[in-house]
Amino acid sequence: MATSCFAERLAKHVPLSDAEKSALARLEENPRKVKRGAMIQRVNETVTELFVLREGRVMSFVILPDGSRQILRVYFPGDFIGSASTIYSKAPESLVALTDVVVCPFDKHALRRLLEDYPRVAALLFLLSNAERVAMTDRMASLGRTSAKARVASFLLDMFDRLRVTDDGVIDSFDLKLTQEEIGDSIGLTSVHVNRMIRQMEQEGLISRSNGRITLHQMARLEEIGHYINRHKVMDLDWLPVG
Amino acid sequence: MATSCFAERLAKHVPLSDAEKSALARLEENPRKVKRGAMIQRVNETVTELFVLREGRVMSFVILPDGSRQILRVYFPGDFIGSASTIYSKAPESLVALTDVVVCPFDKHALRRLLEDYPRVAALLFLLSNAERVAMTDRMASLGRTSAKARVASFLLDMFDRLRVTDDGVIDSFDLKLTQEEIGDSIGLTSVHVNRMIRQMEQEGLISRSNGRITLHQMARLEEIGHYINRHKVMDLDWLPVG
DNA sequence: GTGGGGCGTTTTGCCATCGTAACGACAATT
DNA sequence: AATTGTCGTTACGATGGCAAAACGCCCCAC
Repeated sequence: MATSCFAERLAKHVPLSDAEKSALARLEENPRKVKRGAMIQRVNETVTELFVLREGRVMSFVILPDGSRQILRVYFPGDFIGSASTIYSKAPESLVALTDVVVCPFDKHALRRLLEDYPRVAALLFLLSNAERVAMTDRMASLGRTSAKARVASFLLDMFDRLRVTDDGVIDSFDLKLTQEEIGDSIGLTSVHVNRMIRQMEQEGLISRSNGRITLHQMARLEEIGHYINRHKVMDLDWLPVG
Repeated sequence: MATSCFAERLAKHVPLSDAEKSALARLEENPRKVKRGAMIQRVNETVTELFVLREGRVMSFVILPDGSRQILRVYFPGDFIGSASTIYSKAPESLVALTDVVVCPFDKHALRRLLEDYPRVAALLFLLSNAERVAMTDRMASLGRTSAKARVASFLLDMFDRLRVTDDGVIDSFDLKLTQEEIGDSIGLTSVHVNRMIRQMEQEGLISRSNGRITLHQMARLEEIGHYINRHKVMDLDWLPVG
């Protein structure tokens, strides 16, 4: 039996029973490889699947009628993707692989049956979706009420802290795998202005760059500039049912 | 036994069994009245409760270090509020009553036990939290990539459509109960610019106003200007376990 | 090795959008 | 009559968008 990437993900938060683990593993019959740049889900197309991302990076986004793009979320290994298909039969957002990727798709009805049988898994998913909700409110405050520089700073810190959850190799530098245009589309700026801000922050010694890797030098200062809060540090899982 | 406002809310989406209804009702021992302007929850304070809003309107918001405010969400009767307290023991956002209000608080652990015993209720809550997530991605696209006028238009339409879900008296006009400053703090604009846009839209015959009530005249045109999608119309609840 | 072609980054000048500050009108409270 | 809250209006200026071009880099073909 192949290991379940969903089980691995959930086990990062809370220990799972063997029954839970094997039930999770049964969901995943065909991990799927996707090439960099390929579309995993297209907005408005019928969807019945959700995914867990095993390897690589994925983004979700929408294109507005004027052609501009808003990137909604960048996903990292272990993330749970596409849960909107439980309530909308047409995808509200597109999914594209930012790198070569391995995703584990499940059918939405198989997920439902799992949640019926394993209430602790259901509770954990409910918790994580609340954490995602708070992450999105943080982004909203950033988009609505902070300057371009603050948005870049908090975006970099967010990516950094989320990478660190699963990737222990990340200390103070990381490979973003995003173009400046993609950064701009994430935080509501043009690529030109992203570039201005990044160079400015580099000149000020806040960050540095070499061949695609970004190094954060003054975390505390960056957090201040970006009005950034690291929510991962303060999560509290004792709401969950006892194992 | 008092009726449960939570049960009423959920029953709007799907029929509930008597067992489910009475379990929901047991959660609510003390509906609480709150005066207009009073704080229901303060950011960073310890919280162990969630709420369903029975009467009136509530907003959630954060204040940034420079004093500016981002309003995250306006809640209407029937909405489920403050679920972040399941995962963060300190509130990530403040809640304030916009009008005189009646809220039904539950303890977060009582909610957990309910979800364990009633998987269908758990599934329904999971669904609704996914719908909320999509609503927030729509707002993010609006904040990040649309003009001031588009934001005002989509904000008005969103408020309108959400009011209509529960309030059958709403046809084409409604009472927003928000100052222009509050509108601005919701959509990332200053009150001055909100005022500019509203007066412009009034001149163009898109909306009209009289003593606090707003009337929407050209819905289709407003949807186009705001790049607005009414997600309520396309929800699909057949993912839920059979009753 | 040389000459593209594609892709992302860097840079510039111009200017629209939107924020800031400040004040008056008006209604509702007290 | 004084106070408070909201809306309306203006002048001014900063932030950040837009368009366009050059630059650097990598890969590939010849």
